[in-house]
Amino acid sequence: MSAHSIPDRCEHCTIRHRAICAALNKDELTSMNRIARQRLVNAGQVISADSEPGIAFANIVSGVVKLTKMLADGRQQIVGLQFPPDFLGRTFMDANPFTAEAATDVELCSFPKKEFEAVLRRYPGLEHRLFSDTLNELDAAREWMLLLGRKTAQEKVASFLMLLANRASNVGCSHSDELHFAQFHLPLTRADMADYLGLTLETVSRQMTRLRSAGAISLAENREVVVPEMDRLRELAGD
Amino acid sequence: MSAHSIPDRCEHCTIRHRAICAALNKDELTSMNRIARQRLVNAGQVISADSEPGIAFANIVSGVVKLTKMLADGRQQIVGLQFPPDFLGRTFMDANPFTAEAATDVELCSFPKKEFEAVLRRYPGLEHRLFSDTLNELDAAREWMLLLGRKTAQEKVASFLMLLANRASNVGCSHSDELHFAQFHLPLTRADMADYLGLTLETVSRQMTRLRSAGAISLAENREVVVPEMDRLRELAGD
DNA sequence: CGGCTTCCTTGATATGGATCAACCTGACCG
DNA sequence: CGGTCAGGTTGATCCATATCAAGGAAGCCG
Repeated sequence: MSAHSIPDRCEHCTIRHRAICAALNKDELTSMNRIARQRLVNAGQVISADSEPGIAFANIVSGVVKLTKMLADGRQQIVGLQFPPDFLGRTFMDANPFTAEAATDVELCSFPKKEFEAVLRRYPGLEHRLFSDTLNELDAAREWMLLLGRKTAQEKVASFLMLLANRASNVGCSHSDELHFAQFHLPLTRADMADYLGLTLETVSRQMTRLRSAGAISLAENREVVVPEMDRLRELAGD
Repeated sequence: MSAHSIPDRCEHCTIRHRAICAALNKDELTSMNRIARQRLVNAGQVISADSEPGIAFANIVSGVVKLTKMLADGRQQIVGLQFPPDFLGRTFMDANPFTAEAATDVELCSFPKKEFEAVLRRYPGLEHRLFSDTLNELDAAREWMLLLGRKTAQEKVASFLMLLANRASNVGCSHSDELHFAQFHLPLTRADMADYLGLTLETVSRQMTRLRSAGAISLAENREVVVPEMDRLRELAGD
């Protein structure tokens, strides 16, 4: 790598232009790269435990990470789902008030806590970017509060499918040529969907069946969803 | 006001040391003060409507502001409650994805959008402070997602009372000499509590009665709450 | 191959909270 | 002073979702 090109690892990175790295120039990217380390996490493994002082920050390169909270008696709620190119880690605090767990196999580009914080102090543009991302997460969390507090089971499941359908279109990893059509893979089990939607897994299953019967979706495999008419699903999602 | 003292308005401000202003030095405070304007908003009045381009940012000096979202058919959810010295307004975006409404009479110290953004660009410490506040709001939103998705009506109401009881102790506007005792005024109607907790007002009312019968709280007036044993209430709150 | 296990579906039943309805209280006002 | 209205409580009933229970399908492994 020459002094005037970007690091190899970054050059071929699939999320480079959408991750926080996009806020860095070549030199800054080079110093970020110096502290970066790839890491693979298998589905089901905990990335950072609730209230445990985290040791690292990370970009999600591939896979899905769920942020969960649990009550004393074991009731659980997913309070955030993170997809590539989202950033993991709470700046300015020792520990996250939730557990981060791999929902699928996950590929991370991680940064040791202390070193990352040093970089952050050096490049104000990076903090600005993190701030902006955090505001978007807050908006998403509030949208989800509306869903959890006021939507019916049917609307909750339809809303979740809309979320994934829109992601699929945006990312372009699926057909988006026809604006009203979508197709994607469900990255969560029925149990995880239930934990995200504040339902039981049986109710999620029943609503999936109901959406299929109504023709709003079709399921090739349990996890392969086709939405023939986005508008129809949007209507069922309640907003 | 001399060149070396802080502005009069700020000098006597009750929230100065806890609001975002605390991140400013005297000179910076002076330029913030130049663009500041006091504003009174009556209970029930809308401060900024959903998706309408906001015209101002503001510190809450007194009173309570509710952030609400509504579904097409009128179902409503409060997605955030803001108390003094919280800051109102979404930076880096034209409009908030929610309505901000005065839950009680509210006193604001407001700043015109353009001017505030100029100040923000000039003083990086201010943006850092807003970032930090936003992270705390995100944590609170996620805590509330757990409540909305997984807690029972009883636990929801008890949790809300805990929230206010803790605020009352921290602010010191009430007896905190005995750590297990609290007393405060409910700033919300039963209907607003219901919208915050994802319940109906009848259910809130019944749970309040139930908590009173159980001796977990006592009510002088409908809105005057005494918590004789914080631990008892905490237990009923479910975590 | 048989026997796990994980994920999912479907059925029967129970129940917490919603809904519908009546009424109480205090504040405000002509 | 009576009327109205906003806020709150309480009762009766209903229903959406939870809970309990059984079984199917696919993958894995001895």
